[in-house]
Amino acid sequence: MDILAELNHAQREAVEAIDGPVLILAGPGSGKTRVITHRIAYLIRVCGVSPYHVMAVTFTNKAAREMVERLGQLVNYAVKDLTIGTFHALCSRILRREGEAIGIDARFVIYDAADQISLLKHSLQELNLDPKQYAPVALSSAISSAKNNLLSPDDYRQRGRSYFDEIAARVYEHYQQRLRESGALDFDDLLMMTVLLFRQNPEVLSRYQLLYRHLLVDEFQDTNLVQYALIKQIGDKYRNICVVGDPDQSIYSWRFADLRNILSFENDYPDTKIIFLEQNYRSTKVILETASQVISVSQSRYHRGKLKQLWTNNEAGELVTVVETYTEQEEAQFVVSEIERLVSHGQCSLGDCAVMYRTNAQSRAIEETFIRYGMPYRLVAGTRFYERREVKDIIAYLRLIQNRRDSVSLLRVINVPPRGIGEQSQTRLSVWAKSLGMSSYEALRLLAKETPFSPHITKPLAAFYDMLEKLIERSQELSLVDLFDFVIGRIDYKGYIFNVPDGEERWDNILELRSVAQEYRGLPPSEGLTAFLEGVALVSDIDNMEEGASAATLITLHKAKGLEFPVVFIVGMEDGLLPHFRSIDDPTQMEEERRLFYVGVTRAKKKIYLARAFRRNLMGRSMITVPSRFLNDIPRDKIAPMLSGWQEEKSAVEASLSSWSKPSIYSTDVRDSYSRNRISPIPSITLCNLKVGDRVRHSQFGEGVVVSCQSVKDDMEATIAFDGQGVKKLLLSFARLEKV
DNA sequence: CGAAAGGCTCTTTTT
DNA sequence: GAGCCTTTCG
Repeated sequence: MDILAELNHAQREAVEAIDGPVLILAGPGSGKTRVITHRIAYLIRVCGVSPYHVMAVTFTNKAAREMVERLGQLVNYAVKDLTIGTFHALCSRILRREGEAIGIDARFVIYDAADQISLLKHSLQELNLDPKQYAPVALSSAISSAKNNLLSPDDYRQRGRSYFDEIAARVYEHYQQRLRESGALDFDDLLMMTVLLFRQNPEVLSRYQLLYRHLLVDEFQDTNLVQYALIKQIGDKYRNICVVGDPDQSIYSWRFADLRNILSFENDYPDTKIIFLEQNYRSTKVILETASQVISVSQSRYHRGKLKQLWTNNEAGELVTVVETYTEQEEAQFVVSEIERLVSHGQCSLGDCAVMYRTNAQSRAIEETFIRYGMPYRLVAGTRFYERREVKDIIAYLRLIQNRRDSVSLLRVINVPPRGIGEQSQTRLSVWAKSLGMSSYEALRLLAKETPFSPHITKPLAAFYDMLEKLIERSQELSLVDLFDFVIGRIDYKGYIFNVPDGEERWDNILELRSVAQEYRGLPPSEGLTAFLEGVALVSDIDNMEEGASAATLITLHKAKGLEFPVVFIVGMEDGLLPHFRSIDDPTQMEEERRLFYVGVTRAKKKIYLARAFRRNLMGRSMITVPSRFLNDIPRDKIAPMLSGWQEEKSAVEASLSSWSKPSIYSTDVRDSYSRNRISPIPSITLCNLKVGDRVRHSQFGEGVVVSCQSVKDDMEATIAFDGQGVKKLLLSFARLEKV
């Protein structure tokens, strides 16, 4: 198979330019992933480069996995010798191996955002600072920004401009000390420490420079300063660095991503070859032109005097559908019934459809409606699996086994399940430990010999210590799953969790976690534990998204980056949501909101819907909304006249279009001003002869018994207890129910 | 000590 | 409307 075949001119150029620095500016759907994979295949198969010498950095684990998969088809077995992963995963791997040089124990644990906040709160307490005055999240953001700019606490203090900065520097210093004592690194540390490691140990750096002679960086527009520093360190010797990105899709400035990295790259490597990928293979002309119009309003998009101009040979396609509904429930209903219409007309499958929104909170109304109508969906995140309390509890035990010094985990589980170690005991323990200048865990160990407290305090503490030591001892010989079971059994987590609300569901999550642990069964005890903890620390929701599921996808605009769907609904097209109100008075942030919208529109291949609700519940309060200003930038001739059945009068659409500059918030009569695009009830199609006690079958939920039936508006709602699936409420006109 | 209840504050986006 | 924190009571 010819690697260069089926590539267009620009793509081919990008694949063949293997010597020296290359900057690829790739518009959405321009075959970026194809270029990266083919480039790697070209390096290996045509240029004879050893796969060991190639490192590719992606934004998510999912992207890495996909790349591995595609490369597997191009280079076969050689794929296993390639280094492909996220910045965080790659850094973690390097630090496990080399961290000792800068005093990092190979058994370090990784703290996520929640662990970070928890540790910060303890820091505040020890520094006698009021968390109300100095919000932990604000401090965490300040510290994160410092780390992402490679600033030590001292550097940070010197640059500080305000009293808050002074405090933040103090907290940063203390927090960092606590991390070190705990043998823990936070997400930002993974990157920063690797850069510091290389800085302070040229001989280590040199080894990695020799190893990774060809670097590829995906989503370069979303890299931050540390990440760039790292690339530059490793790539500086051979200078075979290929970065791929699209400034128009830069949506992570709040994570300190810095578009200036693109300029720095060109400055640092003046011989950079710049390649534009401008042909779009993904979307229809209508979608692409809509997107181009939306982004064209954005400032400073020229690159060295050239403006990236996307074009496509694809068909014109269907016009954009813009819909206003009365409430967010109706908005969701519109989405569901429209998907139902498309699917039943054979225009697309359920899995082809995606619903995208600005904030996670918006998913609820949508989800409820999907459930109500019995339409299968998959939600990408919400509360992340690994952020669930019960999951974190068990992970904390396992982390403690891996690394006794992990103070956040210790504090998390010291009284979970309750074992008589209340707040009083905990405070006493930590005060005592501090007075001895040791960690809480060391103090626990000492407790057997010295007993500074009364027995009713000492006893449970000592028992807890003994139990942990027992767990650690067993961890040497048990496989991961056996260890998992041993821990659960030893603390009787099942008994505990079944006595808290939603106990059964929580227990299911534990079993789910157990099945993740099972994936590591091939590894020896301690290795399995480390790999498992590493895995759970660095996965994201998007990584677990199943491909080709027969369900609609519900996803935030941010997470949708890099994905594509034939049919896309963007909901919540309102000022305050998109653009988000926190961005509205800052022009720079507004640009980013616009790019976020652009990312959403360019996910669509065939058809895009933009929906908004006239009234929306925000923070528990019902608000009248203002149409998103971004709607004004959509070319009028690309907007479809309303769908029949969803439209009361065509002129209302015109009215709504022209009224976008005049926010309807000033209307005196809410109901009256809401006249456009009212949704009609979903037509009743199927059976209404259903009785309580009937057995029915549903395509998704299997068989069940009708528990109750009631009429809702023009429809019937049945409550059905499905065998092993729980009780669901379904609308009969919608759910495909069969009588058994 | 711990369970339960009431009060508070936010809600952007995530490796 | 939810999660987190504090207070209160047994």
